[in-house]
Amino acid sequence: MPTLSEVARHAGVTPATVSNVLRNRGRVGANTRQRVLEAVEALGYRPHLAARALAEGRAPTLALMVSSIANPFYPEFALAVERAARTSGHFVIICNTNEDPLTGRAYLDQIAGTLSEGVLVTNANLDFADLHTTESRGTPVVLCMWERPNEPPGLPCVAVDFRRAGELAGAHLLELGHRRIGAIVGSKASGIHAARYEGFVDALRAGGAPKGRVKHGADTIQGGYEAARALLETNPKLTAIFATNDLPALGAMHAAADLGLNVPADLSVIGITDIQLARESRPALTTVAVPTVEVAGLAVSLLRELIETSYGQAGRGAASVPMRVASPPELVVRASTGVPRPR
Amino acid sequence: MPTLSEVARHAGVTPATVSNVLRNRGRVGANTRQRVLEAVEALGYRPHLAARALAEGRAPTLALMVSSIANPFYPEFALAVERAARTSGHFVIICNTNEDPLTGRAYLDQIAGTLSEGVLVTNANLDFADLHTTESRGTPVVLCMWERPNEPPGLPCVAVDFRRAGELAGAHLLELGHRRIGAIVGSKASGIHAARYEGFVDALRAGGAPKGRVKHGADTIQGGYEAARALLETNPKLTAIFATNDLPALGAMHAAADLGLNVPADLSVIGITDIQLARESRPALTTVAVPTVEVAGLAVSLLRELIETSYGQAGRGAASVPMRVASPPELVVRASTGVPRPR
DNA sequence: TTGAAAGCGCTAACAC
DNA sequence: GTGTTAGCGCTTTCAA
Repeated sequence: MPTLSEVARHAGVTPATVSNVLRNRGRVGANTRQRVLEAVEALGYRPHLAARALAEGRAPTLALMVSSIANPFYPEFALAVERAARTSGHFVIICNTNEDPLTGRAYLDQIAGTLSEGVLVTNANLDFADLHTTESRGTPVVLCMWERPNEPPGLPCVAVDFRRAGELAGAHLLELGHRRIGAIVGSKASGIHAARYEGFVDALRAGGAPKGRVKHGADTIQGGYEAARALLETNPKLTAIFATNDLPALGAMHAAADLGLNVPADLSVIGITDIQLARESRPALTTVAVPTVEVAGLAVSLLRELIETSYGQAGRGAASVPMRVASPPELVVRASTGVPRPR
Repeated sequence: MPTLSEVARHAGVTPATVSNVLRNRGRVGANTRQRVLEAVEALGYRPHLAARALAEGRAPTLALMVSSIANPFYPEFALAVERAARTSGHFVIICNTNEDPLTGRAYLDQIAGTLSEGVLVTNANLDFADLHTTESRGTPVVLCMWERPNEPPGLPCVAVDFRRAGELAGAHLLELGHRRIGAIVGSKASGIHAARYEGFVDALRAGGAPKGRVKHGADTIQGGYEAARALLETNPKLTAIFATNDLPALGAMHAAADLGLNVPADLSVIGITDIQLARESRPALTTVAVPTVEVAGLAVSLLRELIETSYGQAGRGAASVPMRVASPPELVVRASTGVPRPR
């Protein structure tokens, strides 16, 4: 691969000049520029990103921490992140923590600040202390899906009002006439779906409906399947199930099918997020849509700002921790919810 | 962030020595090593990957080109690739070409050789000429899912006998007693599923069954849905549908549902690949499993070898292009196929 | 408008 | 065993 100096020699100028025309820095004569461009073309020169990174003291990539790219929400989000990142010339490195905080820390230790100049974090089950450490070492961190706009996490973030999402789901079910509603709370340990559930419970209370049964489970189709079976076997009179995420909601639909229940005639099911599969399931899943693409965009642009302002570096002191709030979630009615029919 | 020299100063040695203990190169005295390690610990030193890359003349990442990470097969594959890559200390950068060869080329131009020292290519709709170009510039390229082991692509690759996969699918349907079988060929343009279809047709011929109707479509659930509807509306007597990929097969099941057909009683459906969703659909999808994880492992290790031997660099001349063949596909019978019942 | 020179943080000969 | 010395390819003052 040809280097900058080779291009310079070829064009009869110095490396500095070539650099200048390539970055549009400094003033360069029109025909010098022309000659340089020709040399670049002739040699098929491409800048060495690692060298540039070193010289500039910055890196061309962003790290995206996810628990597992195999959870279909993340690819969708990652795609949106990548699109946004490309607009500032960043590549994105996807880091699968696999739900393991140690793996997460290992990633942070290795790439933050040396290969990536910023870190985007989804619900990757990371240790907050580790995130603060990387931040204090000068690499900005942005939390991408903070669930409580009213309770800032102490780290820059993009928040979505997930309480509201739960509320909308509950209200929708109530409005259809459901009174006996079961709930499936995904991602048990992390408590990360608590806000969604709270919103749901509030809606029920506001509607004067009984609180209903809850079952915790894994944030997967299988987890939702198991939770729903348990729920339905002990509470056969349930007419609806609310899940804190689409994946478990999809699992609940499978459970219904296996129990000979028709969705939505015998059982209504609603989720949160509106991942692509929600549209593609049979029946199509009613859900509360979260503005994924918007969140990705906000997160990337916030991160970019923090990078430009060397947030963290210059001991931010009392400066407040920035938070962006994405548009509120919206109910998307599809075919998995309907008026209850008594059983 | 502390640098190597700072660590050296702190430990009272020279940078070279620190480098030596960190890389386990050269001979270092036991207590010198000890002091260095302490200094590393005390300062929280972490090597600067970009600097190291520049000095070593190699990069710590591998690029994985995919058409779109939103197609659920790729996340699964990407995860396997990442796992394999981590064992050699590589990070992976996922490059979504979005089916656009130009985007693909832009990625290759930018990162191949400067940020990534090797490129893994799935069916990303890339221009082979571009791939050869990056190879000739010294960055090895490996095709990950070559479909015809008997017809090498002229680029290093991992091959899977997809003809065989189609054959197994066809044979399974025949064995169940189906005679009127429709076929859905995904990814129309690229012709990338041709081998699968050929195998399927061969199986039908061998079984003395009529060739059946074919419909081409997009390699998505929606594409399969549309193709299946078209197929079933014009050929209501079909008792089975073979799709060249799981996603369209899933779509075919949805079409059946919408047409009031029970799967598998009225219509059997079979796909190829065995993505996670195949296990998670209702009914669970019968499919021909491709050894995804094995392929990822083979691809990464082949790529690693090519990197070590500077394949391409040293004008390989007549040296043969390496190919690894993964284990043959295997039939996985689930609930979407059964004995036909006359309609 | 262009060139000379220093340096980003690290590695790798080679010498001591 | 450990230090010295040169770079890796690029950017960026600062002079000319």
